[in-house]
Amino acid sequence: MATISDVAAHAGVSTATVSRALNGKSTVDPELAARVLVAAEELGYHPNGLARNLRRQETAVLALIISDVENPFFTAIARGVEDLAQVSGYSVVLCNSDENEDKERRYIDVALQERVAGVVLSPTGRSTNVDRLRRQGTPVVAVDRPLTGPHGDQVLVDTRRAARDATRHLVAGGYRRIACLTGPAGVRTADDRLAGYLDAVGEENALFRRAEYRAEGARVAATELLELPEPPDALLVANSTMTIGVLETLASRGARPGRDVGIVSFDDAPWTTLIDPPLTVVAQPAYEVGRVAAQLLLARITDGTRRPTTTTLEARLIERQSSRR
Amino acid sequence: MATISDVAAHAGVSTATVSRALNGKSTVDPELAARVLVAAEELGYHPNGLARNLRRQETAVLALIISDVENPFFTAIARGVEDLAQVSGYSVVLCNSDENEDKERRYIDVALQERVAGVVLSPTGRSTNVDRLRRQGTPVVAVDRPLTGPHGDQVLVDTRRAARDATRHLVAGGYRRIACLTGPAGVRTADDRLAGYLDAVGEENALFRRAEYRAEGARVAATELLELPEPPDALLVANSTMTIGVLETLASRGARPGRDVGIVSFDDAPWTTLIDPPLTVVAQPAYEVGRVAAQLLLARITDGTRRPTTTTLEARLIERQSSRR
DNA sequence: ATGCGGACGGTAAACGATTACCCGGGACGC
DNA sequence: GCGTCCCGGGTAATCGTTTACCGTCCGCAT
Repeated sequence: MATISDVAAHAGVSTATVSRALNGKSTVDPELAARVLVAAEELGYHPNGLARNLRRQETAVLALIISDVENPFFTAIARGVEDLAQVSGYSVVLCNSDENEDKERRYIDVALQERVAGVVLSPTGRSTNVDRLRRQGTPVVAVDRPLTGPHGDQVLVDTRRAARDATRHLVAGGYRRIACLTGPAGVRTADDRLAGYLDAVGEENALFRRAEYRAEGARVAATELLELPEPPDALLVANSTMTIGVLETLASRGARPGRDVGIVSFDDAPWTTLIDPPLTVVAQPAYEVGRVAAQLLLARITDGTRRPTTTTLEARLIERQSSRR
Repeated sequence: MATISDVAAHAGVSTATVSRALNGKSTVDPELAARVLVAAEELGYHPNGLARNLRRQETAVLALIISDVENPFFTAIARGVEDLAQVSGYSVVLCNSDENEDKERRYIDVALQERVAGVVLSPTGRSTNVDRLRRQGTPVVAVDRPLTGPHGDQVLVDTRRAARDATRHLVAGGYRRIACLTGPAGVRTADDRLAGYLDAVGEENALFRRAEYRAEGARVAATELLELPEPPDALLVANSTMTIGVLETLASRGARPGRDVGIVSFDDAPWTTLIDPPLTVVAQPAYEVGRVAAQLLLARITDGTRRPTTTTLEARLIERQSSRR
């Protein structure tokens, strides 16, 4: 593995000159620079990023820690972060915490140890601890879910309001007994969506179940609800992965979405228009969340003194047929 | 940002002892070790991974470069790689090359510069160049698509055979004019699936279109096919993202999958059972591909002299209703 | 009492880059 | 002709670890 001194020796100059020639920092005699370039080329020299970053005390890498790689919502965020980071010369490495606090902690450690320039994070849990990052001065932006504790930049979606509007939409559609299927307690988006639902139906009419943000959990919860003596005639489902479980359950019981059980689901997954009837959804601006988060992060990297901001983006209800009889 | 010498000073020992105590390499007086531990704790010390890796000449990080984060096939691979890597103490960072050779090259550079321990890669293009990695001795495992050029470990799926079987299944189902919708020329999986299709129908009956592995491209291509004077009565579609475009096109023209146009799609995406009729698919063992790739990579990291292997996994045709009239 | 071996822990040399500092020489002004 | 300035480029310090090497001390055997 060729090092800078190999190149220096090969070109007959000092390592300092090689570094200068390759980074174009200070002016170097064109003839020398050319020699360096061919020497580097010939040896297949690639600067050692570890050594470089150690010396420079900085890296051009952002870490993006998301809670589920298989959820289109998060991959859309990833794309947003990445697109914006690219143009500023940053690379993004994606870490999948899988809604698991252990994995999340491990990845925060990796980010810390590798001294990444900044972290975008969708906190999985109640107790996500970014103090270690903060203390080291690594900028952090939370997406989708807020961080507990003081401040820091955040990019959220007004999901409570979206849930309320979606529920009211079901009410307006003539559904009388609306239930809510949401994520685990303590996960902010799950709680907010439930709260929005409660805003709309009132505590006294509340009928809801919690489950993991997964198809499997949703299947169980949906079955439970539908086997109640007075089963719901409509469902507000808190994410598209869960909706898959719900729709499967409905199908297996011969219940038709819309006609028999009204459905509104969070997240406008690509397949939602393909099913029959097409799904009414709450579309979240995931890509935009990613872009804004990256913007904030880069801004904070260059100016650590900015005061923390919270950006809240609006979700949009897309009415299709699953919320109509 | 506390360093090892801060800890050493604080604990009243040398840096060597701190290092030894923290890594548990050599035996250290328990009393000293305890002092070190509390000192580290008090100062919030996190070892600088850059410096450590620079010195150790190794990192416990694998890079996974995939061609599309939004494609469930690749995210399933990611999960497989990650699950296996975790248990061996490796972290995985995911890079999204987005079917774009420039981005891919950039991420290969990052992997090279950061001196990751190994790379799992689904080559986007004809001209993906991993020589630079090879030359530096970084192990590489190709997944899904082979690398051109000599050897290296590979984990592939027997996708040609799967395409042939799927096409024959359509023939057996009574479809007479079967078309194939595949990816860009030069992308091996696209070419293989086309070849498998041709194996089954024969060159003389060939009817196919190529498009990007995206919904949009598939829409255009599907429209083209359906507007032919003698339109196909069945379609073999080379990936699930394209299938979304195809199904949308069908719906907009009022054609029913199965009855009017038989469909078999590659990739068993979670939503394929939800649509009406449920989709007949070629299920690829994506998670398994990821696991095997990680295994191979780790094996090669510990023993660089193993001879390169190619593992070919079988895909499985899941017959549902979209391939029946 | 002396010698020897082993265990522990400190000193300092790496790892591979960047960069502060310094030195030599040419240009220019007086 | 001499002093000054500037510019290009080399020397060596530095980033924060790990680890080879060595010295010290203690215990035990002769």
